[in-house]
Amino acid sequence: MQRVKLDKIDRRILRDLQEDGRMTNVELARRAGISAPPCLRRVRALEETGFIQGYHADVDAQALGYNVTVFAMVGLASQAEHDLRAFEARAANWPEVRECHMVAGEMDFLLKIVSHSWDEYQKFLTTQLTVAENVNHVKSALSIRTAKNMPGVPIDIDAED
Amino acid sequence: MQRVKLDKIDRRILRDLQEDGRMTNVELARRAGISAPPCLRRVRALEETGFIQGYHADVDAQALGYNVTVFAMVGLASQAEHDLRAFEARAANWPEVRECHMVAGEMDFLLKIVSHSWDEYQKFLTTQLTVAENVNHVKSALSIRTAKNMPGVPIDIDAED
DNA sequence: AGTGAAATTGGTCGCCA
DNA sequence: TGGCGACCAATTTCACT
Repeated sequence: MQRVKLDKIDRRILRDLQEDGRMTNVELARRAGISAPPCLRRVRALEETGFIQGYHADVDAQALGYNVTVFAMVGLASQAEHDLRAFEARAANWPEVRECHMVAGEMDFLLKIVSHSWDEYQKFLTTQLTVAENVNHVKSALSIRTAKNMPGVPIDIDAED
Repeated sequence: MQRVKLDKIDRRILRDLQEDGRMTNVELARRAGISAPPCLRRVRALEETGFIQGYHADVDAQALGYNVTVFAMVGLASQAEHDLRAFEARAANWPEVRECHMVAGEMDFLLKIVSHSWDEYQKFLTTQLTVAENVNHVKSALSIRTAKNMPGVPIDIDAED
């Protein structure tokens, strides 16, 4: 990743685009206090240096029938690097697994999984996850309701970094 | 939420916009196999009915100095609805808490928290989270590395629903 | 609800300060 | 770097089907 420092204008652009990814460049420029062309150049630079990794529509999961979100805490039998990578590769290929984090502590991986129903999740659990190679134990935490779900990170315009 | 059924074109639009939120309407229309105006009408309808809840730039957290992601599993002393809501309201006001899920099982809430460093997280933990009213115990799971992080849900173009 | 053309707006480039 | 003007592409509205 680039070690280039961002100025206040860059941070403002990042913050605004994180909040509204479809904001027009002219509006973005207006808020940043500069004109459109340099603003667009900054956005392109932020994209090319990887500060902005992409843009995504935030789709309502429930409206699409994904009523169930489960956090699965997975323990593996072997924590050798090769085996960890193998599990990560498997997780990457399961479409219902949206996030896969390797964590420190009692478990090895924390997965965020979406499903249409508890039954469908159980089926995934029993036919895919628990029977996968090297998987030792799985503890499922069903999300009853999501009180907060903010994408991205807090961006402070006035920062030293 | 609207109980309106989506056709294949709508699902295709949702899928494409979830993958690339800045795709132009003409490109979107081209992929969906219709012309631009009706495509735009569909997008607006999807936005107004809440299927699309917004658009966000995917900002690289590490590049912005957020090197630490922690999942905090929180147990409360009282699970009365009023007390649950009070905790959710508190979580909503902590900017470093990006997600707050009420879960079934041994713990009550699962929080996804971003921080610049482990020290900063510890400070948040000891001065904000553990001392908050009704909080009984907190177990922190530090994310060592993120193997997968896909926003949204899998969208199958050919579905009955 | 989709099409095609028209008008308005925004994105993008070259050049200059 | 940022700003200005020009051109091109995209968005958006309208009349028609």
